Order: sequence, then structure tokens, then C-alpha cells
Amino acid sequence: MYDSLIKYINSFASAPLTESGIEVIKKTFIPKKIRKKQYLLQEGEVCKYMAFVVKGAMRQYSVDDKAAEHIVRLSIENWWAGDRESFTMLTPSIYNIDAWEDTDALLITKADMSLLNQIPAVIQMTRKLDDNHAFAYQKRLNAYISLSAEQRYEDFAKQYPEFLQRFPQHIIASYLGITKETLSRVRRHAVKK
Amino acid sequence: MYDSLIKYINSFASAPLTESGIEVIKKTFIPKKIRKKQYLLQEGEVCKYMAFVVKGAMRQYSVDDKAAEHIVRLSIENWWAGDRESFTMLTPSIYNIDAWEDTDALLITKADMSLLNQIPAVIQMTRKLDDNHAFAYQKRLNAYISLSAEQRYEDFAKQYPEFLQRFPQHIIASYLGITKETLSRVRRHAVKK
DNA sequence: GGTTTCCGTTGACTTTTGTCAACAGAATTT
DNA sequence: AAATTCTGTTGACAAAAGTCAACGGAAACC
Repeated sequence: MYDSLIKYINSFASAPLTESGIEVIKKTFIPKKIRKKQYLLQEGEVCKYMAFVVKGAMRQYSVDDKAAEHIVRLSIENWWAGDRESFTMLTPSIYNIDAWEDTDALLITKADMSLLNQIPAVIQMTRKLDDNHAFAYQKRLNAYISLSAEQRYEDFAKQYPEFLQRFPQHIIASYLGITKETLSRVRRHAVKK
Repeated sequence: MYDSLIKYINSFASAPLTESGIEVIKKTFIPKKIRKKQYLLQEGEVCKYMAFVVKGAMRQYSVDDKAAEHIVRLSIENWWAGDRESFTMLTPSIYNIDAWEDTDALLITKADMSLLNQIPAVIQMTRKLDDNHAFAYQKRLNAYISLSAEQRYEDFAKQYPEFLQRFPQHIIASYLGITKETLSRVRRHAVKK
């Protein structure tokens, strides 16, 4: 259960976690099974945990006044789930996070996270994650303001092919900011080319 | 010149910069005047500097195959300019950054930045900035996938009223991911209400 | 002071995307 | 095994946004 997290942390570190570091990790993260359709976070709540996905798939989305869901993030194995703003600022979230598949996750609280931020490997991980996070957001943002639906889909398919396997098209469409019908047409068109 | 930067850093810190800390800052950041239309960074170059804007206004944008500019970021006083991905990864940037008004900036290199990251106040600043950055991007992204052009404009106008004063409408439109004509119509419509 | 560029607006038309409804096959539930 | 839900596709039409062209006023430049 913890193996994948430890491997994950080490992949960011210049020197691997020590034995005692591993112990701390194991004591700190809370294993949790989240069944399909169960919530990790609901709109209006404060996000108490960041979740590392060991196995499964989750989605984060806002719901508009017409009850339409808008997916802002998808997480599968070795990704995180959680609303960073709510988590760090302790403010009510505007997002929902739920499991799309039965999921094994490792949860951590804010207090424990700041404790862990003494461990060198963890510090390096969070730095790198912050960087990668910022890069990815910048790219995605640029895609929204400069690319058509079709180009955005192609970019997405190239960059995250696993996601296409794990989530149905209406989820992908929502993530891309288009309707499922538009995505369906875009794909047909792309195949023809 | 350095006063506003020092004030800025202190605003993020639990304890203000020491005298020696201030000295280091003054020695490290390079003052630079950037005239209107001059580049801080051009597409294809590596972003060598992060720029703290003391006075003036800058914009960061990509250019598509039809030579259209797509503005991803705007910076005025007390904001930063620079392409984080290129800066940290030393990869060629896909963005241009230029001055929209005559600008006084303070530049810092990557090497100097890691040196400064020993100073407690600076550490706290970068942490907070990373957080705020992530919050803002998440919000903006959610706006793109869930709001209409009109709603996005209204959100923007409410959240960044100063920007409306400093940049012409075609710049704002590009930032919002719409054309200047659409923005013009959206505004007329909004006034009527 | 005159010229040029920039800026915002508007109209007419096109393209892209959304909406609504229907349908069929697959998967899931009972 | 039957019923239900989920998923992806398609068609007809509507709405939103883009494109192109023209215009006038303001600002910047010489």
C-alpha cells in the first residue's frame, strides 16, 4: 500500500528516504478505500485531506446553477486529489471530489503535511510538484485561450493517453470545456484525417 | 527602487528582513528599465530572469500560426513577469514578454534565486506565491470551462479592476480568450443591464 | 499642425459550439 | 434473464463567438 507512495517520493528526491523517514510516512498517511461515487470532498466543506491515489480514479469538478458538472481535474494512480485552496486556506470549497472507480488512497492532513515538510525528500517533492503544477496549468490555460476544441482534444490525447482509457468521453469533454456531442464530432473528424 | 520589493517581501514574512538580508537583496536584483515595446523575453529564448515590476506594465503572450497574440499573463506594479517553466527548466520559451508601458523592473537569475532561498522571508514569500499562483490558476481554469465570455469578463473586472485601467480592451479580450469585437459587445450588453 | 497609428464600435455574414431529442449497444443492477 | 442506466453517436436547429470590413475619434509621432 505504501510502496507506491514511497517510490513516488523517492522519484523526486536526490537521496532516497531513510528508514525512519519511511516509518514517519507510514504512520502519517491514512489508508482509505473510497468506493465508486463516494465523495472525498463535497462543495461547501473544507478540504481536510490531500489524497495520494494508490489505485483507482477520481475527479474534481464544480457544479453550475444549471446542475452541469465542470471537471477541473482528473487523478489516477500516482496523482494527487484535493482542493489546494480549501486545504491550505481552510475555506469552504466550491468543488466536489469523488471516486470514478473504486479507489485506494492515502490521506494526509494539513498539520501532518507541515510536519512532513521537514524531511528533505518531501521538501524536494513538494517543490517539484509545485513547479510541475505551475507548468501544467500554464500550458492548459494557454490551450484554452489559443486553441480550438479539436486541437485541445488532440493535445490532451497525446499528453495523457491513459486518461482516455480510464474515463468516458463525457468526462473528457467536460475537462476540455466542451460538450460530449462536440467531442464526439471532433473525434470523428480527427479519425477521417 | 528597492523599497517596493522589500516591502513586498516583508508583506509575506512573519518577521521582516534583517539589515543584512536587505543588503543581499539590493546586491542581487539587477535594476533594469524596459521601454515600451521592448522585450524581456522572446519566443525561442531561455528565460534568464524573473522580473519584479516596480513601475510599469508588462504582458506575456504566445503567438499562433496566424500571427495572433494570446495573452496568458499581465503584470503591473508589485507583480512578477517571466516564464517559470523556461526559467526553471532552462528550456526555450514559447512565450514573448514585453513592456506595455515604460517599466522599471528588478531582475534576478536562477542561480541568485536559489541563493536567496536561504533567507527565511524569501522562503516564506515563494511558498505563499506558489500557493496564490495555484489558487489563481485553478480559478481561471474553472472560469474557462464553466463560464460564458460575459461572465468571465465580469469576474475579471471585479477581481482586477486596475487592469481595466491599464490595458486596452483588445489586450483584455485576448487574456479572456475572446476577440476584441466580442468583448465590445459583451460590455455594451453588460451596461444595459 | 498635420499625419499616422491605435483603439473601440458596429454591421453583415460565417463558423464553431451548444441544445434538445432520439436511438442503439454495452454495462450494470436487480 | 429482464430491466435499467450509462455511453457514444447522430440530426436538426439555436446560440455564441469569430471574421472581415468600415468608421470616427483619440493618442502618438514627426
